[in-house]
Amino acid sequence: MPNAEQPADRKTLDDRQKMTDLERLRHSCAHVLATAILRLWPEAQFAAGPPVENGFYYDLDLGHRISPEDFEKIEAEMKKEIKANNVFERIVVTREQALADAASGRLGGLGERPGNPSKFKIGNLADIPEGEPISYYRNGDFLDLCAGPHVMRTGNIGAFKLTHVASAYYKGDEKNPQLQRIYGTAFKNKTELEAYFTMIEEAKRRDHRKIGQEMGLFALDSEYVGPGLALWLPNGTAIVEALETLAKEAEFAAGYVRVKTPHLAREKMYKTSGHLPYYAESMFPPMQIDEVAPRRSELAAKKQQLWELCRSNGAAEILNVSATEQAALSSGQEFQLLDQRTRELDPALPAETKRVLLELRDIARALFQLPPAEVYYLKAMNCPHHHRIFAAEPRSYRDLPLRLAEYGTCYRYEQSGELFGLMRVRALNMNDAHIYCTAEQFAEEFRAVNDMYLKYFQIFGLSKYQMRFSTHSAEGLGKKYVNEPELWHKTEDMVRRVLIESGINYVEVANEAAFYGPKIDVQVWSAIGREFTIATNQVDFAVPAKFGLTYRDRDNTDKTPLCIHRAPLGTHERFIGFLIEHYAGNFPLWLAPEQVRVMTIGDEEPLVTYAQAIVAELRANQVRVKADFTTNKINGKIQDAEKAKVHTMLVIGSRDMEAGNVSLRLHGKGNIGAKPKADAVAEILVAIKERRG
RNA sequence: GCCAGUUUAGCUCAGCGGUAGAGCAACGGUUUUGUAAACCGUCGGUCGCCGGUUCGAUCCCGGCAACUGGCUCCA
Repeated sequence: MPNAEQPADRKTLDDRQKMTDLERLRHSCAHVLATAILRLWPEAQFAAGPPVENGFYYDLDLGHRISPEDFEKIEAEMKKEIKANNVFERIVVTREQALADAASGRLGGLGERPGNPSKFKIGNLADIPEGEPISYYRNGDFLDLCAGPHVMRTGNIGAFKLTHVASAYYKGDEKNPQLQRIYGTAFKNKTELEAYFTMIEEAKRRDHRKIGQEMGLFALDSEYVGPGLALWLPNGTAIVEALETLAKEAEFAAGYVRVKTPHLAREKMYKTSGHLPYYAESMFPPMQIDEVAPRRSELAAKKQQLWELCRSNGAAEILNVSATEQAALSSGQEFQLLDQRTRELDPALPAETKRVLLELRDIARALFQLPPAEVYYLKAMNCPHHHRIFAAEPRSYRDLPLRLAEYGTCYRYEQSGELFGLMRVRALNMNDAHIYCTAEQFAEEFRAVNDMYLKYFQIFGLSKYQMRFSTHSAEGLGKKYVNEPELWHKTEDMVRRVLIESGINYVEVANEAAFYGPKIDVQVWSAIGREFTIATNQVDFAVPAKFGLTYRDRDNTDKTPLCIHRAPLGTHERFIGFLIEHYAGNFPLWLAPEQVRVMTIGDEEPLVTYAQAIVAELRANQVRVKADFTTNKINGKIQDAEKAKVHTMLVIGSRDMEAGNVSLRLHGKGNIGAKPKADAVAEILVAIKERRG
């Protein structure tokens, strides 16, 4: 289906000129990839081949399924093209010329291909606005519709590698045909290419699924619990609780109050909030509770029998309703209709016909008068519950800002193909809070939220982050977004102003807002330079009004508050998934599931008694400590502890005991040496309390 | 949900048209030890699930599920 609208992400010529040198190089490499594929499969049809974050891709349609086994020969052809050092030549043409070349199959080909027109290029041409120049780029025989820019020559592509093949919809629309997408990456030189693959290897080594398994942090039991429903094992729960304690302290200090809400709510909640219909497909299907279900089905069956009887004996004609019309009626409408028609009955009707019609009416009434089934949904968000907490008591301007915080569990029916380890799940624990405030208070509250982020970033040693400010699009109003154009602009201006004033690093992207207001996604980069979107802030100008939330202002009138949704620590699932990679499982002491392991050299008294007292003292101070007093060799015990990534190891032999010492060893750092027992314990307690990195 | 790939013991992985094997872990012993592995033994699997082909299927074929890489979506 041709896409009439401009794709929201289509780059303007201006954007294209901003392409970095590396992006140009990668984009050029995509053309070289297409050149190579055409030499092997001349019939291939190409769609789009842009640079992306870590490389480039080209989408193509081809009968042969390209697999990684084909990469070697494709790469060999690519090398030939690079060695030929062809110039990337820009050619400006008229739209008529471009359409003619697409029809002949010349675009995205090595020559004309009669009977095999460049179908996707025709679609791409349609997206080019009138007045914008139409250009080709040619390298050797390969001619492509392309706005550029490119490097000068194919030989400028220093080092490249094809990485994987995937499928993608033409223009990203699932209604369009699926294409094969060949991914690759390219760099200025071989050194940088190798550094990139080293980083990928490191990311694999730090994969949260692998480390989570090894360290016993969480389990995914799709058979019994369900896909995307994580079980937090004791070690993982230790991290969960350390994070919750951090959040509770930070939120308490920032004037938040805590609340607790159930995991489900009645349908009315989500009809009012607007999650239905905007969000319905991301929610688990509803639960129906029908306390009179047997009576309801009994009456319905009887009613249907009577209708059939009426149709067979002609009584239905008096009612003047076809079977299809009747089926479409609600029980209320059906009763009303029957009630009305039976009032106007011709007294000459046979008594039996009358009796049946009246009985039908009575059954319809009984059915209508049954209490309706109750419908409940698992919550996909905490906001509606918090809104009802706001509504639970009368509010004055003196109560604002009201900051309601909760680590709330939400359930989202993510499509099966979207699930991924802990990073994308169906049950998630959010570091959620909603701040109800006046428009005047907004800037200050928003700044305070940003400060909280910065505080967290410091604790976790995150030096690179970015706020991604998502705004609405005019076309989405009434569809993807609540139809309040003025409020959208007003709120977006307000947020933009605060972002600029606070000097925070942000980018703005259109058409990615939440349905009820603009959104700020927080992106952070892990220790090995991978990007994660871990948290989100949203400004909600619409839903509080839908719930009729008001506060009494100074002037004795009722006003609707603004609501800021914020979740700096995101969800436990994604945030801990991120932390696992960030720390490679080597958590700082305050987060480490097993903070300390005390191990003795041998198992003889009084050594064990001495060690046991240290364990007891640490436990009394809420330290997560384990003892290893077995007769295994000390090297073996140390290896066990190192493999378990225990942060601090206290090795105790008779030498230590006699001096009142412990020998300290830190995970990954090796033996530190002996120190007085009291000093070692005190240092552990301080490092935990200060959340030292 | 769509396209592709994967699924063998708790974990990492061999293997094969004739009903399975290693290392680690676990368990039982022996060993009394100074900073990343002392030794011996034992247990452990409807080869993801359901069908089909076959004398016989973990292996071949089909369907389903889960997981993974992407797409769409998203914290």
